[in-house]
Amino acid sequence: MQTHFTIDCVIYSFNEGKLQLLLTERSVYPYKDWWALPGFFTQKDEEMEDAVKRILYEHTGLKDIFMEQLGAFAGVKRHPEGRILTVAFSTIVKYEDVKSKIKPMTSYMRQAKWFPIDQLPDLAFDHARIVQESLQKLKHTINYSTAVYELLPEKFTLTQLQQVYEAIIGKTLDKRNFRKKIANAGFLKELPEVQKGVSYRAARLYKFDKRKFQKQLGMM
Amino acid sequence: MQTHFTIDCVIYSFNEGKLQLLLTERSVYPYKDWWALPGFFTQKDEEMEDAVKRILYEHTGLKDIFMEQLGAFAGVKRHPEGRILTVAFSTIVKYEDVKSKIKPMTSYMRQAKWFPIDQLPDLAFDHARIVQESLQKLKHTINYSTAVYELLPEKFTLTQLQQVYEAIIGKTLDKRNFRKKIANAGFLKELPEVQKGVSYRAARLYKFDKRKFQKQLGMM
DNA sequence: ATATAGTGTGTATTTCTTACACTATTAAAT
DNA sequence: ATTTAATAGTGTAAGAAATACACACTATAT
Repeated sequence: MQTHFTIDCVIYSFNEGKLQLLLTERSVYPYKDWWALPGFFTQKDEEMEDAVKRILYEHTGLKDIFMEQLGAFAGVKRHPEGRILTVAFSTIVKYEDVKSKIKPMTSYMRQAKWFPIDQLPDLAFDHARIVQESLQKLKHTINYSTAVYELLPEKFTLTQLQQVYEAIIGKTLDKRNFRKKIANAGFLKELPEVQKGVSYRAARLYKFDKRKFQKQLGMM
Repeated sequence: MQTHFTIDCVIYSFNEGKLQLLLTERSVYPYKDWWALPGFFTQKDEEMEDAVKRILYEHTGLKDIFMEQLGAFAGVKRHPEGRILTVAFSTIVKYEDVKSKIKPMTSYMRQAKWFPIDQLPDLAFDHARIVQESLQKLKHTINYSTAVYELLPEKFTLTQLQQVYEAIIGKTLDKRNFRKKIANAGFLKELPEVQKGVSYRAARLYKFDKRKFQKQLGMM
């Protein structure tokens, strides 16, 4: 009637034109030396939401990030200690925000590292399945959430935005149609500035207008 | 690090033109005499999927029904015994299939009863929230799942099908547009038979062609 | 000056969505 | 036999949204 209870985090980011996933290298039994999703046991009488915050913080140094629940994954045979139930959560973080904060080591993991989503190593436990389900969900919700904007810096170009979409859905999109759709949605704010330091025509910068987005969501 | 682990079931059906939810009346502390989702503790080292099957069977007499996971709901304060984590599952059953099988009583519940979704009593624990999330998900997935067809008898009329849609999304639909869309989708099989025993023009009967549905899903 | 690499834009076509009203069929009542 | 009540069944036009598609512009490096 009782079970071990862990949290696993699916943490996405975007860098070098690719969707990236944060993994940790385990330094303890079981699955010692395997890569796994950042995750750990909850503490006695700890609220699930608090556990998620704590574990996220311990792995990324990030606070106050909303994590969405993906679901529960349980298995009697997953772990020698008996049944373990893990609740997986996912979030998306800006690459620049975390890259300096990732802790290189804790007592149970040797290192944390970003992997492009299409070059993942074999994963411990049933984590490959968790990642797969999470990705599927991300593809579905991409258009109704602020997810993509979490992946970009505050000011971004339309090409960058398009790259994020393409990285997530795994298809290329027509530039003109993409821009038309974005313009139509109407929750980007065009900035007076342009890109700097590029050796070609500098692109206009935009930022995401959360208020307009919320308003439009209400209409649907 | 350990927690109590329960399963709760959101079981829908369709009767008298309304979406119905199966609830049980608790006969034990806590929330004695309250209505609650059918649910119970998992057993030691029982796989989650097995627990779901068992609990569904104990409450409805149904076997071999696929239940979809809604998510985990945890709370330290939910129960005097400390933290309880419940994983909610939902399913949809044909009303005729279960109405005779519902067990009237177990050691911890006095009775089970169907309630129209818009006339639910106050619910125990955080079950109102679970139902709310479940409903929201059902509305979203209605078009991409076989859910509605689970609510209907094998042979059904287009009007019945439309009523199910309307009951779930909570809006009325235009008859012609609805039929156009259904025809377009193309996974209904028109039967040579018509309705019987009605005192007005008998409607054509259809049945759901699972194979065609699967094929089309693959394309998206 | 020119090569490079990415930015930025318009239009025609098709597909999907929505709004809307009458005739056909059947059983029951008269 | 006729009427009534109840539901089944059907098409079209207008507007909105999605798609397919090609070329000129500009900042920089050499």
